[in-house]
Amino acid sequence: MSPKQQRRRPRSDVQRNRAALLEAAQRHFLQQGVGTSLEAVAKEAGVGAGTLYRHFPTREALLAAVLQTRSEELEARRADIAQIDDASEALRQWLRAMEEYFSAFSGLPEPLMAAAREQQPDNPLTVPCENLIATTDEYVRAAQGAGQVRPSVRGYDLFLSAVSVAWTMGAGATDEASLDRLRALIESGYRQQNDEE
Amino acid sequence: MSPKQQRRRPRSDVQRNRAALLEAAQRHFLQQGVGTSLEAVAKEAGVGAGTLYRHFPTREALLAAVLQTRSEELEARRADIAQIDDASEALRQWLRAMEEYFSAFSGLPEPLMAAAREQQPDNPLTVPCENLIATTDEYVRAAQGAGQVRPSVRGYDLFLSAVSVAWTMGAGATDEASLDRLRALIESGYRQQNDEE
DNA sequence: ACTTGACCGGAGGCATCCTCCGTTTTACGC
DNA sequence: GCGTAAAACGGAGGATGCCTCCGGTCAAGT
Repeated sequence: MSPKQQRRRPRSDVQRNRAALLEAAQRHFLQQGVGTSLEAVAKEAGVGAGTLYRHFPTREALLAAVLQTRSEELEARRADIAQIDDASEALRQWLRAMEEYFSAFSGLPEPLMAAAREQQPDNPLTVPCENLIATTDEYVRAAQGAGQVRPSVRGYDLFLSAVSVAWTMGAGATDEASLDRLRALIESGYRQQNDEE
Repeated sequence: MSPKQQRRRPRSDVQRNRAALLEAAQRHFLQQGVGTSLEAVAKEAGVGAGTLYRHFPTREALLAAVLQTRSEELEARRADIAQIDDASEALRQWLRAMEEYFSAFSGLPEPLMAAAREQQPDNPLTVPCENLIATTDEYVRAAQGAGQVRPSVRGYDLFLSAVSVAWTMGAGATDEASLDRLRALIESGYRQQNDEE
């Protein structure tokens, strides 16, 4: 049984091409949104279409890889937020951080929602989504424990609302004042009122 | 100057083709969403691609024409809602009616938001959107007059929230319970609390 | 250096969009 | 009815993008 599998060292051009593809893809996603032409990405990276699809079989796979960098930034912000004493304020900031993350590229909310829905692990965006929902739920529970958030609220609900707001930003290019009012609407929706129990 | 313009009677095939296109388009929008293939629509209507594009120069134009029928249903519901005494309940039902209207076809929220943003009248969806926003604002003002909705809320804000919820329904296929919680979140966000002034 | 297998590139098949123009259809005057 | 011209039709075709496939290339190990 012991396969002994003397693996060859990975070739250097593989890593080089992968890095070039990721950089080009990020540029295009930023400028053109997630629907950008993958052939244009390949051309800008200086590789053929086949190479792109070998590295990233689907658009979602490429997107997930590009988002990996940003996920780390989000994780850093999460660490900062964990220092905050006020559970309600921590939740608030976490929601804003997620919103910004979701707004990184125009059209990003679509595939994220699709990934959150279909639980199948063949979608490379599913796992990140699950993690975000779980993290949100932690913040929600903490704030509920402090009596600052209604008991009926789920982490998933606020994840949904954050994706919705991000979609509104990207699709609508709504002015900042409207967004603030929309956020205020949601926030006063989930917060526990003083006279409630 | 008087051109006298003795206009010829419009040809009969024009109206026939237009009707066939609208029916085929509605079927396809219902089944495939607003992104459906326009060539398939033309084929199903039994006309060439050129005829489709002559009648409806853009996808939005076709969409607006198909939505016209549904707009009339919405108008009928608006008339019903106008009978309701409780301003808050009227607003509530109006928001639900808009949500259902926005959920008619999968992917409909996107072009609606685009139309609401760009004020240019070359987009055939702009006028319907403006009307919906204005109507929503009337309901909001009425409910504010009765002290049931916070003064800071604008009709546009609740229009946005309705589009967002519709997008969530369409894109996410979220379960009904989550949607109810999301709606409750928004509703408790815009409602005037008893202890507020 | 040379072997070998992993890797590369881009041509090509397919789908869709949208336009252009030769052909057909229709309304109207006789 | 019938001729005529304006209006409308239709589908070929150029452009773009997706994704696959396979002959050629390149680097890791000997």
